[in-house]
Amino acid sequence: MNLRLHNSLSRRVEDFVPQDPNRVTLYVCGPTVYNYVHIGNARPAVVFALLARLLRRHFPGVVYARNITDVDDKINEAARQSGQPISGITERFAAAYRDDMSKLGVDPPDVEPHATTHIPQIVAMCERLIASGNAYVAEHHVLFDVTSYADYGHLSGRSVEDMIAGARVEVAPYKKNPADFVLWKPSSDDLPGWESPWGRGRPGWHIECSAMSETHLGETIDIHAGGVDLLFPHHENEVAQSTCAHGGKPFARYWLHNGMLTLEGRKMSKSVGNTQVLHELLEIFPPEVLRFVLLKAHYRQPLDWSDAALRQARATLDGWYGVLRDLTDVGVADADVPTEFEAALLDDLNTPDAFAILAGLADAARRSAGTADATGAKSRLLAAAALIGLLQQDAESWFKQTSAGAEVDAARVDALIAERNAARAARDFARADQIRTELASMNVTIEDGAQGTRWRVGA
RNA sequence: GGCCUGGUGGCAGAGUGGUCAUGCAGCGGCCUGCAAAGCCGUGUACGCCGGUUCGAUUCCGACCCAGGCCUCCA
Repeated sequence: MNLRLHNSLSRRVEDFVPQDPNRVTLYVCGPTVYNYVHIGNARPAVVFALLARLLRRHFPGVVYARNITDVDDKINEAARQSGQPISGITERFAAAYRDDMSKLGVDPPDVEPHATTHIPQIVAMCERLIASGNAYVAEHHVLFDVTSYADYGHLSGRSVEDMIAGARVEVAPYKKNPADFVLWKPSSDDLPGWESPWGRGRPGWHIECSAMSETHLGETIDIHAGGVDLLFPHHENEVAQSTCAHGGKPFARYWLHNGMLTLEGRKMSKSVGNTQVLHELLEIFPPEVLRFVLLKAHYRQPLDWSDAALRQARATLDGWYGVLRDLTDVGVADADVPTEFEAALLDDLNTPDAFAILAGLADAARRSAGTADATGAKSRLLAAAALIGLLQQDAESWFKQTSAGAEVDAARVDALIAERNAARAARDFARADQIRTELASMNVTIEDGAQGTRWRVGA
């Protein structure tokens, strides 16, 4: 076991050494639940759940937390526009998120803290930061004073001077410093709010993660992960808050950041409006195809979402499931995940390399047909694929999957195939080809094999 | 403008100081009534210019280009 991870703090790949091998802590920034998430939001969930899975193979007590942000101005806006209560919005989309993630094969976290159930901890952290001189109260706001923390900007590689000089946003008059950020802000009566020493209000975004992380994982956690777009200001601010609230103890020892998903080369984001909603994609594509595309590129690289990528993923999975279909009658035994395969994943989650090894395992399994090693080869392929969350479906049914609105009448397909085989037996190939064309028009492709004719959905 | 990534064969995408990534697509062949699937074979890839080196896609420097962050964002 030799896990190596790219640490954003050092900007290099480091050996992962937990502070306590019996309790490895991982925190991943989860969604703000005001709408369905897009496929880009799924990348960190998929990637870092895989990391949690790898960690669990080597450490007995992994605690993996992924939060739900359920208090936010966007949620308030969504509630106002839809006329629904705020809790209705957050509960509905939190449930949708869990459902979408489940379909993608994302293991649920051990802890899924909600911001609204951690208000006392958030208020307490604000009070500590005020007491320590790192935060101040102004017009019912609590603000973090970035000049009070010498290392502010260290994680994201910025200097406070540059941030002050480069402030492009209108600065609120109550701020001492343009770069100061809100820990707590006042709520009007029509907005969610909780009583606090500074009046009725609600937390700022950054403090939520600090408080939830502290509550469930402790003051210094092993790994904190999220999208690279959160590096600044979100993660920088978390570091500042948590470090100052904990008397200078480090907040997170390893910072992992996934690259952005792009669409036609541009970052996919709700504000740009170029999103592909995961919930809708799941109705069109097998979830495994989406998962394949998400893991196909290294997690730190940008990943361009495209029809071509989806087609290629589908074609590759067809090939691998084809191997398994040909080995349907071969048994499966307990098999260790091939060392080489896991080694690729342990090397900073090198999923592209892991996929190359998987292709080799699939090839070996295909060649093993009819040999004494067929069971072993098939089992090794399945064990490796299981670790990465692929190839666990029944192979035959994989080829019969249909998307919503494009169902195939299996009974009719079988009848046409029987008719065609009768025509072939009578050497009436014109009729046979006519039937094949008809099947093709139903989006069905047939294959004549030694064991008879089989069919699949698709071209 | 500041900070950070990255530029690899038709496409996607790892990696390495000196033999092979891998997948998809393409091409030729075998098989097939014909296809499909499968099998066999098949490609002078590493942005540009310098430098270091016996040797650089890989290290160093400059340049060009693309993307991300600097405001909510996974």
